[in-house]
Amino acid sequence: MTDEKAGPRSRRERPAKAALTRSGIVATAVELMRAEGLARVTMRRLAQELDTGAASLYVYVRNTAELHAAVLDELLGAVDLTPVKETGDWQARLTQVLQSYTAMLLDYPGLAQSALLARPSGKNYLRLIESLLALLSEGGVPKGQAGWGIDLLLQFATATAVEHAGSESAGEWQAAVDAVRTVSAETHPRLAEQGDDLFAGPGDARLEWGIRVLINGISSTPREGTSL
Amino acid sequence: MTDEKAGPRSRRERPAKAALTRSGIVATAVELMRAEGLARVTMRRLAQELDTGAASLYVYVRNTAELHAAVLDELLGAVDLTPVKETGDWQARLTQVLQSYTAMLLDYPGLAQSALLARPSGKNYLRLIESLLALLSEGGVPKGQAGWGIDLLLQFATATAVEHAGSESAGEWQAAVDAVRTVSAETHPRLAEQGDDLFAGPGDARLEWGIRVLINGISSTPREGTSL
DNA sequence: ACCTGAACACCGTTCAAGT
DNA sequence: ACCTGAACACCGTTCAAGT
Repeated sequence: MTDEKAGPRSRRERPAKAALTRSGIVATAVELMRAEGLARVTMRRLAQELDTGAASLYVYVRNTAELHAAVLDELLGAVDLTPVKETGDWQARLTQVLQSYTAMLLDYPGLAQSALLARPSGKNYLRLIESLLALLSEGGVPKGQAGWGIDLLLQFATATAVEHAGSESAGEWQAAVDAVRTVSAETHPRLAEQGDDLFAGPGDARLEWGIRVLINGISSTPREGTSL
Repeated sequence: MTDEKAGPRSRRERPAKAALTRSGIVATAVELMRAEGLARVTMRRLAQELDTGAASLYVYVRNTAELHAAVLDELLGAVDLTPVKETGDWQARLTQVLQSYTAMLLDYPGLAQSALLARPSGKNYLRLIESLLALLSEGGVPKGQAGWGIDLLLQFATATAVEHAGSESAGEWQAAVDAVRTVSAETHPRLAEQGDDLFAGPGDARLEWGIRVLINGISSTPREGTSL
């Protein structure tokens, strides 16, 4: 585009085939995921996008799992942390951050799975952890409980996204509902009684209730006396 | 082996190649998983074990996901539900059941992933749900909270197993620990302060604390007023 | 109805060889 | 040092054809 000043002889228009770099690879992977979903972000497909062979990527990325982890951290940059610096009920602000985190994962089915497997350690992940710790600290939650508690909160949000992601499940979900509905009141009295309510409710109400359950539990459950 | 009485002409010794049935397929899949791990339970590998072609399996099983779900329900039969009928602290008994569930999943890395995706609906899954509902009911937990609560409890146990399963992570986990340890106290004061404790503690102490957090939260968090 | 071979459209990862 | 083609060892799923 800025070609006029380019210099003598103009060096070959083409796709330019920018030199490979780790960050270039990751950026292309993010693009590809936005366009076609994480399932398509394979070493081979990505290499094709970068106009090279799959083998070349292994210079910059250990394997597919590491690639997906890098993509995840990139996306984590989009989580809205502004509630952290605001004033007002800390529980409500914590809930907002977690909802933003969950919404991001729900936009990219499949990525949530990586998040559960990956023990991420990128810079955006660290920012998120720091923010959650700050909020729990503001709420007066003892440090030990806060430290283990953020793991619970993130795990819950992530697992919720994984479940929804797996939902090509119009069918599979119906099967589960039907199975519960068909159950005999003799053998499964409580299941028969509660039935539908087990699955009822919009996802966001369940997410919000779950977050409240965790905040309450984390705040009120000491870590000592861990021996049942 | 009981060949003497077998009948006239003895019908071809060989592997016998028992006719395909859904339950035979699932049983073989379970065997194969125990021997080689879930990753090896593929349509092609399983077909090979059954001395047929992969295409033949599609008469009995919709796809790989359904196959894995069937294997999961089979394994769910091994969860120890005896604490349900005993007497004594309901919370302790609930914890025992969940620990048994988690231990089973930890034995078979990869299966936990299916559990999170699968919305299972097999008979052993229904028994488990019924048992958990019974215990929460015994504890006087309101029905609405109990119904949504079991989802939280199972999701937590399952997600914990998924995380540990992903742990070929001697390396990946170290990377995460190091990342937190290297963090600047300027930009991430709480992370720098808490540091190691985030990752500390044996898995079972964390599991047990998590279960307690959830039980406490579920018991004390009403479902109405779900609007933050 | 059930079973099959063959095909289609893919994978991750390694490695010897080149530049 | 970086990059590549080719190879190895696999996948899930469909479908026409057979029994």
